Formats: sequence, C-alpha cells, structure tokens
Amino acid sequence: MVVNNDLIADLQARGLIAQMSSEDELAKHLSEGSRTLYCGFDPTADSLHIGSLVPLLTLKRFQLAGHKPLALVGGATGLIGDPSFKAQERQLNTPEVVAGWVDKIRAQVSQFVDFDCGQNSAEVVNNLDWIGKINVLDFLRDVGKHFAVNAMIQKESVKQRIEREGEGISFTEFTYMILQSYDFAELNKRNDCTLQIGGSDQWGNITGGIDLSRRLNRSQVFGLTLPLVTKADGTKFGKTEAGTIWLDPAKTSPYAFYQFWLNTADADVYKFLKFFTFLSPAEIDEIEAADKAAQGRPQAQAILAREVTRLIHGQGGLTAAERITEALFSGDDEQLSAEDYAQLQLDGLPSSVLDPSTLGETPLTQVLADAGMAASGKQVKDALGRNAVFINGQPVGLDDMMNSPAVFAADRARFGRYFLVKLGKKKYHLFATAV
RNA sequence: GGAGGGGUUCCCGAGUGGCCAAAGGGAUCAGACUGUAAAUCUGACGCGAAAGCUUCGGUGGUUCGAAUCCACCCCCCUCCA
Repeated sequence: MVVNNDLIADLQARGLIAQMSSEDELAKHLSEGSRTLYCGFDPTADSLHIGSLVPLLTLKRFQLAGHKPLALVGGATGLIGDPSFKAQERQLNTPEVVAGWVDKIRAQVSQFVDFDCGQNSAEVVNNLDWIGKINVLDFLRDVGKHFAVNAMIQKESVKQRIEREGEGISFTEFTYMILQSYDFAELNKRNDCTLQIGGSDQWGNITGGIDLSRRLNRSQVFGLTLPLVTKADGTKFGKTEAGTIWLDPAKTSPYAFYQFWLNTADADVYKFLKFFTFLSPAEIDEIEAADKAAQGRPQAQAILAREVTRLIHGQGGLTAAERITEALFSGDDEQLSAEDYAQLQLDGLPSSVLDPSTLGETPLTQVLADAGMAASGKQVKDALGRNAVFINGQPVGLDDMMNSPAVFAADRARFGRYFLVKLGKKKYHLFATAV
C-alpha cells in the first residue's frame, strides 16, 4: 500500500488540524505505512448533521492517502452522553431508541468511506460490542484504576460543569471519558488502530485513550483533532431558521442543503471550501484570487454548494437542488411549464396540497404558517405588512389577509392549480390544488 | 439527613404586589441597502385576522389584583453529615 506523505501537509494547508499529539512522531508514523485510524460518532439523533461532516470527510482524506479508517458508531457511549463542553447534563435516551439511531448513523457513515478498496477498506464498528460485555468489577479494576479523578476533573471539557455555579455533572457522564478511552485501547488491541481523530472538543477524551493504550497495551498511539467550525460573525455554524442542517435528505432536503451552503458568508467561504471539499488548497486559492479580482458576486459559494451537495446527496440530489434554485432565483418563474412545477415538487421544493373550498374564513396568515413558511401567523402578518409576500409573482398585502379564497382562486393559479408563494427573499412554498 | 442558594418567554439575564406579555443583550424573522453576502439602519419577536386568550418549575391559597406574598410538592447547585 502506497501512502501519501503529503497528508499532514494537506490537512495543515486546509486548516484542518487543531491539535496533534507528538507531532513529529505522528508524521513519521503515518509516512511509514498504512495505518488504521478511527473516529467515533455517537447516536444522539436519527441522523448526523453537518457538524459531523468535517471528521467524516477527514476519515475519507486519510483513506485516500492510503490509511484504513474505522468509523465507530457509539452504541454504548450514546447511552451515556458525552459531557464535553456541554453546559448541561443530558437526558438519557432509551436503549431501544439509541439502537434505532445506531442503525441509521451506521448507514450514513457508510456513505463516506470506501468499503471495498483492498487493504485499507473501511470498517464500521460499534462500541456496544465490547463495552456492552464488560462487567462492572472488571471495568473498575482493569480500566478505572488507570484514571486519576484528580486529572479528570482538571480537563477543560468538564470544567464548566464542575466549576460553574448552578450546574453539575453526574457520575454517568463523568465516566464517558473513560469509556471513550477504553474504545481507543480496545481498537488498538484488536484492530491495531493507532490514531484517533475527532473534533477539538474531543481532545480530552482522546488523550485519555492515548494514556490508557500505553498502560494497557504498552503501545504508542496518537491523536489528532479538527477545528471547531466557526463563522466570522460569531453565530453558530450549521443552524438556520429552520433548524439544524441534517445529512438525511428526509430531514433536510438536498435543495435546502444546497441553499445553506450557497448562503455562506464571503468571510467564511474559502475556509469552508478547504474544510468541506476535496478541491486542493491551491485550486481554492485560485478561486479566491479570481473572486477578489472580479467585481460583485463571488463564485465561491456556488462552487461550495455544488461540491458539498454532490458529496452528500449525489449528482441526482445536486441536479434537483440546482433545478429548483434556477427556477426560483433566476427571476423568471413565469417561464415555468406545468411539467416544471411537477418536477419542482418531486425535487423537494416545499409544497403542500391546497383545497380552496375549505379556505372559507381561514386567514392568509394561517394558511402560510400551517404550510411551514413561518413559525407563526404573526410573522406572516409582519411580512404582509411590508409587502414581502408574493403569490405567482403578484404582491399580496394586509388587505388580502381575510381574503384567502380570492387569493387562491382558480383563475389566479398557474396551469389551473399551482400557486408559488414567496415570503421574504428566500422562502418559497408551492401550493397545488388536487388534480 | 442538616444549612444555604436557585428554577423567568429559544438562550443569557433583569424584575420582590398593580405602570408586566414581563428591562437589556444574543439568536431568529421581515424591510431598506446589496450579490439569495457582510456590515449598518428600521420593524417584529407567547398565541390569535381581531375581539381576546394563555405565560414566569408544579399544585393550591391570600388579595380587588401575584412572576412577585403564603403552604406543600418536584428539580438543580453549594457546603456540612
């Protein structure tokens, strides 16, 4: 197996390295042969979100460089809850729920790495397979004995839980670090895994595993963490008005996903290209230079959206997302054919069925709020008052609020049944009457 | 088990009997400006088209009137045992 020695340099150029244990030795270790590394993903929901994308893609980067990735799904740790940098104790989920999530996460994780590429084919492992079997006394004697509580409470990741007035940490969550450390030692023993990667919030857990592997297996293993993705304006990455951006297309449509990336701020977009795409740092620098030289709108966001959407949702998902975007934002939705409308629905443009005969006294605010265009009728009302609502290109205002039947009258529909409603600059919803 | 502190609208955080649907900040939404950026400015920000209705851990109570007072209960934190 040929390994690519430029991996660390590439990761550095992308800004993807937050911390590394024994830097020089790790670089040497990786350059001397194909290594096995792992990254854990706890089932905390029925889908991963884009917060997991950086580690996921980094596993892929290691695989492309000739190393063997293990994606660990935390069937056991997901039952406990990682306290790292969490302000509050978390609610435990039932074993049945977590088991269901494990299946989903396993399937998602599997999309990103190659399972059939010879020696460095990826594997998915579940820590419930070993943690689930260990008994308490063995655990306390063989594993727990290696951890000094004095050191554990010094970890930055649990400091605010320990020091902050009004918060605390249960023994259950406090133990999480030990479980994750044990994972690393176990994978080191059974798979010869010598590197763990993870978000920078995982540093404390990873170093715990490094120490434990040395004590238990007398082997040197390494850790590498990835930076927390931050935005220049200080707001949280990965959230929009509609909530978390999920990887599951059933939870976040490819169109919404594409739009999320397209809306990336200039100040973040080149960094994100390096984080989330496989374009080389040199190519990305060229894009940046070209954007700087040109006036007006940069091309970077479109490239980012295209690359990431294709990566997650495939060419089909990307095509659908671009089709909707083109139809809605090109400014000439009057050009759409009846087939185009049908296609937009299939592509995942938010849409719903409308029965004009039931509208009656229903205020327009309620119709749009019920369709999910706004969190409440109040917000729709605000938009109506500011002339921010358009139906098939025609402005509607407060006067129309109590006039839903007329607004959605058949003679105002496109092709007799479609109403494309725009609220604000970016929110679209397609209402269609039944055929 | 004992002593003390605390639970306020998405988050942080004011508010100790009426002027409180509840200060301020953040987040979010809409408008202007733009490039479906950023920054800035404006408006909204419990629900409701409105009349009005429902909130300040829970349940009762005092009062003309409670987020604010009382009782009990639940949860969290600190210290002691």
